[in-house]
Amino acid sequence: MKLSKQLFVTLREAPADAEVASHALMLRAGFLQQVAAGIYVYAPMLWRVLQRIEGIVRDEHDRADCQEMLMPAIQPRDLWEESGRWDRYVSEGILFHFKERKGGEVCLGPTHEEVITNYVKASVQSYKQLPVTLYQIQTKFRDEIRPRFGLMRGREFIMKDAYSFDTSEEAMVESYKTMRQVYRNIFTRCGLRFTPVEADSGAIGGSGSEEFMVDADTGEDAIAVCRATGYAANLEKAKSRIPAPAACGEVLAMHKEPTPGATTCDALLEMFPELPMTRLLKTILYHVSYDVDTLAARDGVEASTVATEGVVAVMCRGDRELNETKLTNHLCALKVELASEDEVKAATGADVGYAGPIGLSADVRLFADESVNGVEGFLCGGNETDTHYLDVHFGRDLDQPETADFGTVQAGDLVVEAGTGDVPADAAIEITRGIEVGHIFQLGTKYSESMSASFLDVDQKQKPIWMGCYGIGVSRVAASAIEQNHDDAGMIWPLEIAPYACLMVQMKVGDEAQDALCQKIHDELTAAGVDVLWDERKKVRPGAKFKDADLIGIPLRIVVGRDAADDQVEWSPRVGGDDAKEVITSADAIERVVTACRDAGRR
RNA sequence: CGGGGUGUGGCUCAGCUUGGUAGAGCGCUGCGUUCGGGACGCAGAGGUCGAAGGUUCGAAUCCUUUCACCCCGACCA
Repeated sequence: MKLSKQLFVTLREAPADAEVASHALMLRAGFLQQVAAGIYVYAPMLWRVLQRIEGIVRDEHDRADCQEMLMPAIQPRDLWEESGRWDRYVSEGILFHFKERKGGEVCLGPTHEEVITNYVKASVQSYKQLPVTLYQIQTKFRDEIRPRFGLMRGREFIMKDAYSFDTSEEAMVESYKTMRQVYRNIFTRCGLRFTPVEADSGAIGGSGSEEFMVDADTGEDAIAVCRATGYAANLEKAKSRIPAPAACGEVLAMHKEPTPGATTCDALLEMFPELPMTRLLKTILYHVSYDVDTLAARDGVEASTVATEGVVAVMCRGDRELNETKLTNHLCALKVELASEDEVKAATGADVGYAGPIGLSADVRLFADESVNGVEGFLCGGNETDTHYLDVHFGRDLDQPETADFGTVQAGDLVVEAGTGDVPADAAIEITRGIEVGHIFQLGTKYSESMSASFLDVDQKQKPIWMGCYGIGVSRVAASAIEQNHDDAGMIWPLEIAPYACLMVQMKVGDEAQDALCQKIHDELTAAGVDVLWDERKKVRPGAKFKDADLIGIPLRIVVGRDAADDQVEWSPRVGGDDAKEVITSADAIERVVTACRDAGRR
C-alpha cells in the first residue's frame, strides 16, 4: 500500500485535552477524531488495528467452537422489563433510550443478555442442542457518567460479547473455563501483559466472575495482587486478613467526652494521643436505593412491602476503609451514596462528623465491617455535635450490629491464607492498577429464569438453561496496547495487531534505483502475504518521514536510501534505536519480515 | 449530580484586565533553493472570536443567559 494514496495526517502537537498516552498519540497520529464526549471516528489506520484485534478474537472463538452472529443495536423496552433490568439501567443513567414513532420505548444496546436469551429461548428445545456458545462483535452504547481518556471509556465502543448455554451448573463451569482460556490466548496474541482477577459481577449479575486487567498505571481499576500466592482480585472484591486491633488495656466505663471540631479520625487522634487508630470506630451514613425485586426475592417477602430508599449506618475501624461495592451487594442495593448533610443531621441529631452507633434514629439500620471484631474500649461518635463516646464495649454498652465484610483491602495486608499450608506467613498484598479489557461471568439461570428460557432434559423435565457471558472491549484493547507500548516518539504496536506489519521508508522518491528496489520489495512482501506500507510521499523530507514512522509505530521497518543501487537497505525496527539498525540486502530484509510475521502468527 | 477550568483558521496558543473592528508558530497552496531525523526564502488561501441576547457610536474584550468540551470528586462523618 502506497502511503501517498492514503488520507494520512499527523500533528506535531497533541490536542490539548488528551490526558493519557494512548489518547494523545492516537490524536497526533490521526487514528482518532472526537465527535462528541466519548464518541469517536475510527480513522483508517485505527480501523486496521481494530480489525486485526477482531481477527484474533474471531480466530480464538472459532477454534473453541463458538459461533459468530449479529444482534440488533436497538432493543425494545419489553425485553428489558422481562429481565427486570430496565429500571436499574435507567436509574443509573447509562442507558440511551428513546420513544419510537408509535409510542413504544427502545434503547441502544449496552449489552445483549436479553436479546440472546430471547433468541436461544426460541431456538433451543432440547438438551441435545446444548452446549452452545454464540458471540458477536458490535458497537455498544452506554451513556457513561464520565467518559474519558479517548477509547478507554467511550459512550460508544466496539465490544465482543459471547454467551454460553449449558444444561447444568457443572457444564456451565466447563464452558466458563474454556472461555477463560480463550481470553488468555486472545490477550497474549494481542501482545498485552495482563492479569486475570476475581471480580464483582455488578449489574450483570450471576455468581463467579473474573476480569482481565491490562497492567497499566493509567488504568481506572485498582487491583490487589499477591506475588507469593498468585492471588489477584479487583479491589472492589478483594479480601485480606485484617490486622488485629490494639489491645484495650484497662477497662473503663463508657463516658462522653467533648470533642469540639473533631470530625475526622486524625483530629480525634490528636485529641487522644494515647488511643491507637484501631480503637477508633467511625460510623458512616449512606443513602441506599434498594433493588426492590431482588431484595424481596431474597427475603421471601412481597415486593410492595420493601422500601425503595433508606439510610444505613456502617461502622468501620479507623485504620480501614469501607468498600461501597461490597456494601451495595450485601444490601441488595441499586446504589449507595454518602448520605447528605440533612440526612446525617436527621439520623444523628448532630452535625456531620459525630455519627455513632448509640442513639441513632430508629429508622437507620446499623451494620459493621468485620474490622470491628475484637475491638474493645473504642471511641465512636456521640450523635451530638462536638461529642464522642470513649471506652465503649460491644456486648456491654451496646449489641454488636450485624457484621460482614464491607472493608477495602490495603497495601501490605496479608492474604487470607497466609501461614496456612504452603503459603508463607508474610504473603502480603500489593495494590496495582489495570485496564479492564475483558470480563467473564457465570450467570447461572438469572436470565433464563426471568425470561423463561428452558430446555427439555433427558429426564423429561423442563429446566432453565445455565448461562455464561463473556465480554471484550475491542476498542479498549487497542488503547491498552498503546498504554503499554509507547515511548516519547510515539506508538509501538505489537506485531500481531499493528496496522501494517512493515513500513518501508523510501528516502528519495524518483531515484531510479530506489524506485525499482522499493517496488521489488513491495511486490515480494505482498506476494508473501505481508501487508507493507510504502512511504513514497514525494514532497516529504526524510526527517519528517522518520518522525511519522516513529509516531505510528509500525514495528518492522525497512529504509531504502542511498545504497539502493547495491541492493542494500537499512533494517530499522521501531524499537532498539541505532543499536538495532543494520545494513543488509533486500532479500535478507524480506526474509526477516516474513519470518517475523510467521513467528508472531500474523496472518 | 456537585466542584473547577477552557472555548479565537486544521493543531498549539497570544490578544480580553484598560472596548476602536483579529494575530503568532505549526500545518495547508504556489514558486525557488534544499533533501538520512519535523529545512529556508518569497508570495498566498483560510477565522460567524462556541451560541443567543444586552450595554455602547463601536464588543473577541463589559453584562446576562445558554451550549459544548476537559479535569477533579463521587472516600468526608
